[in-house]
Amino acid sequence: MEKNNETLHILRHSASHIMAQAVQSLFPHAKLAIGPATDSGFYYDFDLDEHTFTQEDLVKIEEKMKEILKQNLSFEKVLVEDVDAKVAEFKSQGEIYKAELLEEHRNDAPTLYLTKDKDGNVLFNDLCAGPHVPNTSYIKGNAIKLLKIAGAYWRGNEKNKMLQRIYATAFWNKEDLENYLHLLEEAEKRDHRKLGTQLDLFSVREEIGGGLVLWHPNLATVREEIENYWRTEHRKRGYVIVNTPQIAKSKLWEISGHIDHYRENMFFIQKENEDDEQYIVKPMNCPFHILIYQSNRHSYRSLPLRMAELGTVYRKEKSGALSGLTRVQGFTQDDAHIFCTPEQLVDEINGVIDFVADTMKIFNMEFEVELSTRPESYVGKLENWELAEAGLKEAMDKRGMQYDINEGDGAFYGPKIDFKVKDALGRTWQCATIQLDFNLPERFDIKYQDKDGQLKTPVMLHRVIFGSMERFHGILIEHFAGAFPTWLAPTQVSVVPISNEKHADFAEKVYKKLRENGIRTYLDDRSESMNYRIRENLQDKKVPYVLVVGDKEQEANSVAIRQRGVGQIGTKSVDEFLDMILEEIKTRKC
RNA sequence: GCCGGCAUAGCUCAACGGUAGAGCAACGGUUUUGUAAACCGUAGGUUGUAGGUUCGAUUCCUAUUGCCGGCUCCA
Repeated sequence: MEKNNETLHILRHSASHIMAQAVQSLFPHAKLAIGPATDSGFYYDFDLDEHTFTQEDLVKIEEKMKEILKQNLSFEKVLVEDVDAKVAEFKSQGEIYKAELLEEHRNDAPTLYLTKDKDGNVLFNDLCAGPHVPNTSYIKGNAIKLLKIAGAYWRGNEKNKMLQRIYATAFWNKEDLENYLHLLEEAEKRDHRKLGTQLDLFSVREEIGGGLVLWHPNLATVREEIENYWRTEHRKRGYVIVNTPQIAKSKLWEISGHIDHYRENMFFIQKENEDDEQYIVKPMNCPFHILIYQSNRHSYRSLPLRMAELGTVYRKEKSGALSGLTRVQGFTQDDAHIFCTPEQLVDEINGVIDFVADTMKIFNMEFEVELSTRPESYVGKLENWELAEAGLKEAMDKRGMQYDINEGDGAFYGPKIDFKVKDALGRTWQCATIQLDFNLPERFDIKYQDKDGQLKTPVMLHRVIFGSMERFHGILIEHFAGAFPTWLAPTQVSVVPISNEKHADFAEKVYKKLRENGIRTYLDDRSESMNYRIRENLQDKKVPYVLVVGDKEQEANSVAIRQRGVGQIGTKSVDEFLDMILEEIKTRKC
């Protein structure tokens, strides 16, 4: 068997059997659920009534695994010939999860994998489709690692029992494992929550509530630049920009259907008196945009209408779901709704895909694309769905875009394209999305007058580029490991006079000149050593440039430039440096 | 919401039944520096919150809030 990346998941799956065997030998009452390989390792779910796994258990289990591996066991596949008998056997052993799985797969020629020793004794068996490595010599004791314990519902359904999951990983050799563990460490250092504190970017306070973010000046600066980019690009691409309220009467959300379909995610405003009107904090911007559309008559000539807003919405989340900037309860969507005729749809979708691709390119970000199609229960006409799905596919195919299709995974009101960006820890987050909506135009009964004079219902498209400003900034922080490119950096230049006494005036002059030209500059004339100030600005604050000025610079009206992550890059006149950095900012160099 | 873990100074962590300690940051002073951490000093905490056990609780127990790892959900 070849040892390559394609077969790595086979190794991991086999390792999960060894882990299950180790757990059952240490905890004989452990019932087995499922134990698949994942992208980065494997896990196994167990049901132990009387015991919860501890960190120490993980060490013991790992040791046990190594012991088992030393026995040089082989994996052997056997067909389950008498399913009923085997189900009964599983049940008698208390293996209720395996019994359930086997019954379900009774017509799929179910197989068992036996783990055997040299003499042919079966030490462990597991219901499993395979495949596996031939024997345990492929699994190296020093290339496996148990990572963490987590709760997981049986079959991922919260109505089912909570099982205990052990996450682990395995590689072909020790070096690969060590590289991976190192990668995890590096990823942890990039964690936007860690950098958020370190670089004074944002905070979330218990007094305010979970998932409600305070943007500190540093991150607010980054956001300002992002928003400037966003507005300029929208104007260029023919959008109009609007603003809408934070709250609305419940009546609006009845018409939109949110009260029926989105209730558990909405914040209701407490009424003082029984007779007071019920107001609700907006979880989405679309109803407002539709009302703006409705405030005028529209004809086919005035479409498409592209309406954008940086709209702040609030969505109630389950308490365990919040995390940093990526999962919050209050967030600003860079939202837009495009109202168009069916004929315009493909062009409009194309325009949005262009927008997303161009934007991600600016940040050097990789993304994956998924198309979700019509679910079983849906609203709208079948022909419209087919037109829309074909339009989405056509638009992506034309540009040779790779995408996965999630059949039947669209919303009840329309198909969608999701763009997913990976964070430092390899988790993917949805940022941009394009979503067709056959529901709201009907509910609000919006129309346009077509060439033939008839009033027709326009096609409506929801779309975001960044998704939410909060999440996107979280991803940005990790993407750049906190070292923002110059155009985004909260502080772009620090000026460090060698002697605060001798060079104070000149340093001040350089500082003012840069500031007057719109460069975010900090004059670091603290009574600290020059080395300390250089180090702190470049390494701790991650300022892109430090300008050191002393006698020589003062005399020549120049600055000695040190670039973050690079080192000294020479001396330039103040004007030359200014031109250089202005160009770098203008081109948004990453 | 569920399972498990955690909560000590602005930050990172220590002490774990007997009057809470360090480094960094802050503040004061000395130093005025030629390219990624100068020196000395000062101050800073009802140990997340509320109960309980105890002669005594940061330490043990209960509840609660928040955070972390997941499940579920999702921008």
